[in-house]
Amino acid sequence: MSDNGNIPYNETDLYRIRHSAAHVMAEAVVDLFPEVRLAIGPPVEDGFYYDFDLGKDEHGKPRTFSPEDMERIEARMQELLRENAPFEHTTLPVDEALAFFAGQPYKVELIEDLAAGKVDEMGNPTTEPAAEVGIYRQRDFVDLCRGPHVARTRDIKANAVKLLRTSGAYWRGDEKRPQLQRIYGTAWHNKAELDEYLHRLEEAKLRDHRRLGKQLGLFHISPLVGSGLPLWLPKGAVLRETLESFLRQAQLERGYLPVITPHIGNLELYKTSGHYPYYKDSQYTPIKVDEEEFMLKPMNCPHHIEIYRSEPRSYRDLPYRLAEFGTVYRYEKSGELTGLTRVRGFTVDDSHLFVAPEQLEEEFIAVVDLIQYVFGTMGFNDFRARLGTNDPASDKYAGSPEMWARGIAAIRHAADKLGLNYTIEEGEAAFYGPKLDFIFRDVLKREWQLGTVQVDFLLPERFGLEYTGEDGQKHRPVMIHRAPFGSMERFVGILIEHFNGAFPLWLSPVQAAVIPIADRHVEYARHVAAELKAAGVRVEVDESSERMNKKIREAQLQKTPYMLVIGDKEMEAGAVAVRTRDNEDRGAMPLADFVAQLKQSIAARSMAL
RNA sequence: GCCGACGUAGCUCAACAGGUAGAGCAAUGCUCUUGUAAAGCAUCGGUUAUGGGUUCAAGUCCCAUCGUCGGCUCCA
Repeated sequence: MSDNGNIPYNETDLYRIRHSAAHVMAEAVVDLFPEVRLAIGPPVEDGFYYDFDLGKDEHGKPRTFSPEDMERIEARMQELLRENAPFEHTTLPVDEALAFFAGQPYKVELIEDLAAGKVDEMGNPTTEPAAEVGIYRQRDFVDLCRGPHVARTRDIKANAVKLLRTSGAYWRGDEKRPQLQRIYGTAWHNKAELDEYLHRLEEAKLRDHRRLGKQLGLFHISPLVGSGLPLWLPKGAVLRETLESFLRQAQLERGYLPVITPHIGNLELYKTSGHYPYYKDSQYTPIKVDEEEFMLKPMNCPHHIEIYRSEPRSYRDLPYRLAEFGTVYRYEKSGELTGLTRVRGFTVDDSHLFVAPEQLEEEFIAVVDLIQYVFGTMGFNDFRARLGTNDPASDKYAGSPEMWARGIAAIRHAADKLGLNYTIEEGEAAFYGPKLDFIFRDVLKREWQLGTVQVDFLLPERFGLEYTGEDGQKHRPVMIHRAPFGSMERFVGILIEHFNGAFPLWLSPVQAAVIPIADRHVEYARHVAAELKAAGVRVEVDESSERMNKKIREAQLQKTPYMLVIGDKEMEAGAVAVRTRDNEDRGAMPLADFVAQLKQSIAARSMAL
């Protein structure tokens, strides 16, 4: 969050406050743990952290901060903030800085890197070797730092700062290097802002899809089945299938051809595709069947490619668009699994388009158009695009530089033609080609990567794909990989949080709850339900012997869009008394009118009730 | 996988500094037949994640395993 949308975060007051708070926290830690070694302590979104190395304990294991330590650190930090010392900025020549930080190996490494001009303190590459380095001091605490900081410690309001949590964090983010102790904190202009932030965290917790998924009966994760392998409950399955049939229909209208492929494939397939070496760490051990090895598929593309290859193709067949809700399995480390958003088996709304080179731009644009249509229908208006390119220094990417250049140029050209705003991020590509990702910001302003479109010249080459052109010659097609939802699991998880479980009418697992007031109204209530069902509405009758108030409460908690209360008056008039989950009592209306109206809203995929 | 916290009935939580598990909701049964967010009574429900250990005694202490949560790394 920035003070002002027009100012980059790192130029804001908040950035200085947080950066300075990180220093004061480190000062408190040094006070209480004089032997500590300091790593880095930057501001981050909504707060700051600092990484520390506390050395080893008597068992040779890294020492860590206990919850009690945290309290002491926070208390000491508060004192230091109130003591109002100035932050003094100086610079030191590299050799003097090295001598000064001699007992601090992490600082020494940073200074050496700065001097060598390899990377800056944040690990970003710089070109200029530094002759001197920045130093900030408050009281006796001196830190290597580029700044900027606030003028005095009292510019940070002690009651607007809070330490949040500790965690292990690898030095320089490299799991092969030592694991440091990170303390996260948050800091704001004043107490009111801090409270608002803490409140926001509570809100986010309340709309956590894991919590709502349980409350609304959408999915369940059983340790016996396996972590990261969600079970879709009836209501979750209805929601997911509604999304799937929506996209299926949209794809049929756009000339996509549905296909279905198996969940495992011969290891040779992935060796040919090149997935095997690139995905080795995230794949399951192959299954031995007779003399052959099979893998749970980590991706659908090779299977679709084999469909393309199943017969000779002509330019008349292109673009050849294969689509499948294909379930893939990837090994994720146990610590990174989360509800529906990070799982080990998930279904991609996958499609592979085989196109002639001259069709690439047009098809790419059509795909982006489809993604925008899908997002628009969901009511997702706040999203941005990101062009992910390869990092030439990394060995994570296959193919020639020319291929990458062609792919990137094609995406840029198409995106420019569409007038799309996008950022370019190096190292965000797929191994086989550059991609354009659509990143959605939800109501809590959190960003999620959803749809993706990728241009691929590599796999057509690996598999020797070809088609006969108008000229009678063989030509090589280009592939577009795309998925508007990304994965059904993650998408539904995001949907749950974005809508706080109150899905748009067309997606609601139960669209209307019929609530008879007394037993004598049950029969008519069933008739109402039957009429709605006949009109394609998902409806439930609450026949329990509870009070009407209780039934309304239940439907309300389930976030059912419409509640239809049935009493003597309604029964007599052939009507329903309509109440919405927004607590709006619309009074009685003829059943036929309501059915017609509801049917229309569902068909229109309307956001409003 | 790594660091930390945690794991008590279907759910949310309780049980002083070890003394032998308790509440609300849910479920089930009965009574009430109800007009826009929780009717009343009763019943059922736990070898306190699992496996070891310390102790006269373990939900409480120790170890291991599994899982969850927050991070790190990675990612749709």
